[in-house]
Amino acid sequence: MATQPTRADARGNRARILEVAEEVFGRGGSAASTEEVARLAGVGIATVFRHFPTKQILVEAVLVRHFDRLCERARGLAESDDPGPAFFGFFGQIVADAAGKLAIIEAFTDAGGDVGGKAAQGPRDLREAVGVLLRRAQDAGAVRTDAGLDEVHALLVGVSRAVAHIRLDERARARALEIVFDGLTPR
Amino acid sequence: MATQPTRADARGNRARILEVAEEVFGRGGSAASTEEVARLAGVGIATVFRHFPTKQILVEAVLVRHFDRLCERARGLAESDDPGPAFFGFFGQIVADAAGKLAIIEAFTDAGGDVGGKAAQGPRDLREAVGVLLRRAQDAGAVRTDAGLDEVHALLVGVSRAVAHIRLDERARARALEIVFDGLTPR
Amino acid sequence: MATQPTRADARGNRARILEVAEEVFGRGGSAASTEEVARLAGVGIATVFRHFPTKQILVEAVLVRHFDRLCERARGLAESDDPGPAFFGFFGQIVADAAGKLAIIEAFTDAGGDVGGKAAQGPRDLREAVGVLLRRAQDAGAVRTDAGLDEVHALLVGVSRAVAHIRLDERARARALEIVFDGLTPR
Amino acid sequence: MATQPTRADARGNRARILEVAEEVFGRGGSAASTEEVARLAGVGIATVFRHFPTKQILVEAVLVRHFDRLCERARGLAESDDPGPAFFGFFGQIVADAAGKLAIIEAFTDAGGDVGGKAAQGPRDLREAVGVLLRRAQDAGAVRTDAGLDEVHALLVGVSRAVAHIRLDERARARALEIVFDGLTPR
DNA sequence: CATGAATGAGAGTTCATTCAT
DNA sequence: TATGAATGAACTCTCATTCAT
Repeated sequence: MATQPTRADARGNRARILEVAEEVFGRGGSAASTEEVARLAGVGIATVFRHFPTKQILVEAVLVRHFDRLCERARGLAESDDPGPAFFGFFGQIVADAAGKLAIIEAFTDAGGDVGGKAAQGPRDLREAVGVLLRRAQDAGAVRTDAGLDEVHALLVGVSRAVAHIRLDERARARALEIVFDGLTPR
Repeated sequence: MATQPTRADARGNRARILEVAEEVFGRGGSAASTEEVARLAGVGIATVFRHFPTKQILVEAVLVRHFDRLCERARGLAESDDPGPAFFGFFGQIVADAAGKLAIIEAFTDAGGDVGGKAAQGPRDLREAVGVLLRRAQDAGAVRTDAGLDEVHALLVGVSRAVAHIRLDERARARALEIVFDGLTPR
Repeated sequence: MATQPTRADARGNRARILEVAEEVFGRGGSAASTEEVARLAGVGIATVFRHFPTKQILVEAVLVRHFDRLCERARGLAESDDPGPAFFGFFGQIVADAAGKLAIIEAFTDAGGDVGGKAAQGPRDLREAVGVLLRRAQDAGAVRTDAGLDEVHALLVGVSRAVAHIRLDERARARALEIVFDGLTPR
Repeated sequence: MATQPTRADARGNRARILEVAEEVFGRGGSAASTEEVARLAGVGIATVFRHFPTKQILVEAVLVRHFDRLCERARGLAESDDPGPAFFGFFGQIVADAAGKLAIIEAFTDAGGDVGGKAAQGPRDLREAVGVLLRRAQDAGAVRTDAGLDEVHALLVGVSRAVAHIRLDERARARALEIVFDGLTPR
């Protein structure tokens, strides 16, 4: 029952569609047309709808996949011996990712408002995972203790969004991060 | 034929349309329909198109107006005797505004990517105005000198966006700002 | 397109669409496409949807109109001095009408199951109107008293449907009616 | 891969498909999807199309089977010693059947208009068989002699349709039949 | 011989935009 | 000048039918 054990390349198509969808929706937002996804994926429109019976489901699937990857990474870092760098590193990585890909993906995500169902779980899981990293970093004295998860999460999303939408060169992005990181560091 | 002929004549249709459009696009994003703008403004759809021949032009006009207001405020503060508070206050105000209204406005704005033409001037002007405030605050020793306009602008947009999209209570928003402000303050 | 002066004949368009729709749905059932209605009416598809925001609403409107006409006729006959002929005449007229036009119209109607909203009122009103004619005919001794409204209504619909779907020549139709009428007459 | 391989092998796919199709089309009309037939039959969609290369062919096959059964019954009764009850009994049985199953089957059937090919033969055969029953009943004095096959057939179809579409309780259905039967009986 | 993934043609519906009043 | 009816293009989604496995 996993995904589609049926045909060999059916899974291939599914994967390709997801990948293309991430790119298309990343660029044009959820307003981008399913038809464009189909075209770029090199399949008929009906094939997209066979794998993802609804546009919303497709969008959700993209989000779920994305957040699953992020969470996985976060959970890996949760056991690090060096909680400070683990936290800041993860923060930085997410922001770096956002630069190219996230775009609208997060436009939905954060609030989780529009997309219900499974997709809403993604942000929630991520939040939780970030919470663990944050707590450990605070316990280790690497992050100021008066910083709550709410605002850290907001900053994470905000900086990612900013970076995703504004063309920011490497150095500027690094300095933006540095500012936030400094703000998060105990004096 | 309009619903409120009184206000219609009083302020002029153009102004009314702009006002309503800001609200409508602020809520539903650029996806919101032009017809809804017309309806809420109490004018016929054709009247909207007479004043703004294209939806894009209408959106741009909304943005321009919005940025003009922001710039005006920024320029007012540029002559303040207290450059530090002026800068931080402006930053905070923009973010506070964003909470309720900006929403999509920024979704277009920031990069200026999608909207060409005049609208692109809005962000640019704002950027410039912020630049002035920043430089003066730096000169006064209230902001670290290695913070460039690029990253400050990015943070401004980013935090605004985060606040606009994430339901963040008062305290969390204040703390998020505090973190960023701390990061901007020289050690 | 061809014949679109505007304004005043918006009502004209609405009427034409309804008329064409009755014919199209009468032929092909509710499965017939809205696009065909538009084409035959000589208007763009969007015009149809402007007047009838949903296909269902369009279908309902057709039904409502049709039933309104029938009811009007029935009510006119309700005051007849000759209740027997009034009842049988109305029965016969409905069946005659059905021959050419009803077709699917009744396919929805009768049960009223599928079409909700206003349309459901149509059949109900008609049923009521027929009930009045029936009672008066029974009081006058022209119709057997053990015939309930349920079965009379069923026969009315049934014979109409039969006539609508089967190519039946004049004489055969007359004889089918005669059989039913004889069955309804007290011995 | 099928859901019930047992039954599948036992009866042969063709038979299973036909059976399921009768039920599915009986419920949802010809609008019901071929895929639903496949699903309920526990076979792949392609298997359905292997046996019945076209949806229309499948529908026709269902009709043919249905009419074959009816005709068989009619022919059995044709030799009855009691032509009156034989005729009326058959009439009643068909109507009773229609209540649950026919639905759309008749929507095509009757006129034979829509479905060409073999299916058209079904109604024709049935008509003929009914003709035999009718003539014998007339010869036996149980049915008025001025009732032609055309109108009897029409009434048969009509009453069946009415009963199939209108929710009619047992008693009302019985009385509707009684009325028609009375109408068919010589005075 | 069976399977189910892939497909294209259409259906309903929406929306920015134009045109006659 | 303001209006709103009309329009076609585009989008989401469905379904009968085909093809590779």
